[in-house]
Amino acid sequence: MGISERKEREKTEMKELIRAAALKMFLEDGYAKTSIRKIADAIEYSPGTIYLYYKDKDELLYEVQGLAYGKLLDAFKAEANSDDPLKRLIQMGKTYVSFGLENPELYDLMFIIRAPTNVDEESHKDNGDKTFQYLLDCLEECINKKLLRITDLQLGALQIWSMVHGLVSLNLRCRLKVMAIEQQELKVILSHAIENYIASVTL
Amino acid sequence: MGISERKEREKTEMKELIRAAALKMFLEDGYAKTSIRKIADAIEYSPGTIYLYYKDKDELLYEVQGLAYGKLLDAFKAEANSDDPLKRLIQMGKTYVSFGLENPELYDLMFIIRAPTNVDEESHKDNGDKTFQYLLDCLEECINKKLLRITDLQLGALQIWSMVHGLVSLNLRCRLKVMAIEQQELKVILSHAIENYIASVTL
DNA sequence: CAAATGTACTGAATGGTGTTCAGTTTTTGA
DNA sequence: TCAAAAACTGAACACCATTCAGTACATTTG
Repeated sequence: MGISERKEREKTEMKELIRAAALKMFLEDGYAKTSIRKIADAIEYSPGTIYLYYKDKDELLYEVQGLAYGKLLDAFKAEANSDDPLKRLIQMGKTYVSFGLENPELYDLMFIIRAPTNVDEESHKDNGDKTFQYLLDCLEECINKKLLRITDLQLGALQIWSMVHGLVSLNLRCRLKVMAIEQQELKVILSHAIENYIASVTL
Repeated sequence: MGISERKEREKTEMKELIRAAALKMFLEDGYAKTSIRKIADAIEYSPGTIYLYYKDKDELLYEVQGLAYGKLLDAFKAEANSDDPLKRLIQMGKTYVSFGLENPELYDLMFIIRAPTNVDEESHKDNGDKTFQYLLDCLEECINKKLLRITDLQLGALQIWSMVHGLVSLNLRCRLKVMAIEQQELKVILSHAIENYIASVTL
């Protein structure tokens, strides 16, 4: 029966249409400033229709988060691919920070926005896992080859991620005003911060 | 002329009444979920009245941010006061993280919430400066006494702050799900992360 | 003291938000 | 062709920050 297959296809096409519009608007204006009404306007459907395909605005957020984690993983694969795991680790740090500063609204909904409480647990977290795994693999290789002062994989990953997330999020939220950093120096200083940190944990 | 003085006093009392109600509700329910209407209800005035004392909700945020930075500074003075600057630095890190985890809504409005664009620049940032200075002083002493691998005060402060902010904010935003950390282990792991980090930059 | 001025406050109105659901339109299958 | 099912609509609900004409009270002036 071909009809139910077409129905299925149309359903996923509609979901895709909504997701694409949402992604575009989230990127341009941010999650908070993008309303369901505006998305509906953009795709020329009524607001109610969106709720036939997504339970609520949060579900749309998860959908886009998945895409975003994938984008970050792609960036890692493209820019952090040195054979030397130590170099790769530094590349990852710089890629992460650049990604955050160049895609502020995306970074926001990936890591800063309040994660809704009605978490579906098992769904949507696949891409995030894969991206995190890329860090774990790199770090594990560094540890195995005894290149770092770090011995615990979990603890090391937590430290590295916290450092780069801290750098990006304090910047995006303008909390470094207190340090009076010139905007043009910013990327240089952040680069130094990452290199400096990795250097200090290198044996 | 005593009347204008009384007027003045009444005005500051009213501002204080509003600020106190706002602080209480921000702490309990968070900034986003606290509406001007609810604050007005709590102090038994109409919503419009609040706008006679504060330009908008953002100004109320700045007011409470100032208080919060003061609270953090107090915590530093109480818990991070060792004569050994290195010990003091570790104490500061732990105090910062505890403060964040124990006062999630407060931490949120201090460091995570989107800082409104219409920043008044010169006002309200005093308390933040003082608190940051406490870190700078400690770190400078460490550098002067050649206790650390860190040589640049700015860069070092940026690194340390980013690390602890990263730890706290990833936790508050539930982004460490991917690491599957048990809730009871959390504080221990965070403690280790801080000690580990400071140890790795210690000469 | 009475009238005029000034100040404090109100609360309805404006234009937004996410979400729901009765009702309409379109598509399907017999 | 026609009833049932599916898709879609848009007004309605309960919120939100903010504004402002109008009211009530306090103070100053004649």
